[in-house]
Amino acid sequence: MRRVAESTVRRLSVYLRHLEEFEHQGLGTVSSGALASLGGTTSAQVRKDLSFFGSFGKRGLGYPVPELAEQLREILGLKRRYRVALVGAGKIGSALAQYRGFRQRGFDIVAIFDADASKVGHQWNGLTVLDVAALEEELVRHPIDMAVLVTPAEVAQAVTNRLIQLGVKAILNFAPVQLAVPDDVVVKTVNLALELETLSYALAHRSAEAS
Amino acid sequence: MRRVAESTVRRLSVYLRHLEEFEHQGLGTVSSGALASLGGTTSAQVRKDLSFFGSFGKRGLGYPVPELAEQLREILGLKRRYRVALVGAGKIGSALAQYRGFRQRGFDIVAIFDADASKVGHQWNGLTVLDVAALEEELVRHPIDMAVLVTPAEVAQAVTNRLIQLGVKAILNFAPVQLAVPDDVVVKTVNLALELETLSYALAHRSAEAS
DNA sequence: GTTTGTGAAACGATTCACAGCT
DNA sequence: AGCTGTGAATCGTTTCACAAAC
Repeated sequence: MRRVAESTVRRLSVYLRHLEEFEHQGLGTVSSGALASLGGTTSAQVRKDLSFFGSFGKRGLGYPVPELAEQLREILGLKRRYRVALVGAGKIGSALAQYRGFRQRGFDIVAIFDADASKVGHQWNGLTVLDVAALEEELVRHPIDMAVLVTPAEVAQAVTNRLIQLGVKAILNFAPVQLAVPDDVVVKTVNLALELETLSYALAHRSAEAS
Repeated sequence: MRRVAESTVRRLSVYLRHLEEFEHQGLGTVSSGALASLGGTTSAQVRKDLSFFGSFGKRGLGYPVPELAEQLREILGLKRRYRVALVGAGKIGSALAQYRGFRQRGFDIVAIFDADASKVGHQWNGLTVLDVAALEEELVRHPIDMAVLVTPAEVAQAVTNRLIQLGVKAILNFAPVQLAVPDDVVVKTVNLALELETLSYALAHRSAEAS
């Protein structure tokens, strides 16, 4: 299979969310146009995105909702649940630990680590915060599929190295640093302050564009 | 000025972060190559990104650190502070209210709203959670520059409409929905579960690619 | 008649490569 | 000699447009 752009994968995810809505409503088929308008794109884009993975529709009719949803779950690797460890029990970390959206989409947070002794031992959402020193011990015993990094920037790379050593292949990083990882490890970085900066850029240039 | 890609703006933001580091260290000049390796890109990309806005370097020498930093702050609209309102005092919202990264980069959260009566009146980080019913009253009296939306998906559009009515031109949206807004309003959506789904896609296709 | 699937065209972003300064 | 600034070339993504299927 040829390399598929990340933008395509993100749109597939959005399509799936809407398909599951339709599935819930008992809708039988849906057209690329309908999926497009909900996902904020075009019908041609929807068809192209799906065509990377196969031919799921019927000409003149559209796509069968349950089948397409199932195919997308398969494509996106969502037919299973994932065990996720959270490293960093600070403000953002604790919020993510309790965030329902993860569990709803198949991602179970099964362990929380922090270096701060005053946090270790606390119960959060039914989980005990563990000392990050016990990372290896815990994750060898109870392996995980993904890690969510919410540590200070200064320690993010060090923790990443330990996670890689433990065989973790996917990391969602909230620390505002570029992590260095081997080719077979995938990292997605979310930089919250940077998102606000793109807004500030837009505000600063909006008025200029109107003229 | 011609339209600049969002990817360019994001990189400028990253360059600025590193420049401020260099500034702090008293470094006088920096080459495109040095900025590139820190930002995970190429020297040609750095030069191209900067060239959209002017010629800031000296051939044979590189870029003057404090001047370039100042230029980037100007370009990104970061020579001022921004007043930000947070709508939704749930798990993620409360974390963002306390998140230091925002204030450090010039974004001050000056109001927090929620619809849940049990949350209204609580103090968070020196701010009293206000009833979202008082959104108009409060924001007319104390106008804001940006809003951060952390409401349930179901009410995100309704709140957005009220914010637009109040003249808000920039919204950072954490609700997993596509918001409809007029052309002169800029929205950036961050969908946390979707980020994990791109990781699950990568995991599902990683092994296939290795073969 | 409607809607898919897909080559071809258009568009946009990145990389190359080198002339021009310092 | 070293490094920027930039047109040209390349690469990747999106849009177009239409034949094929229902």
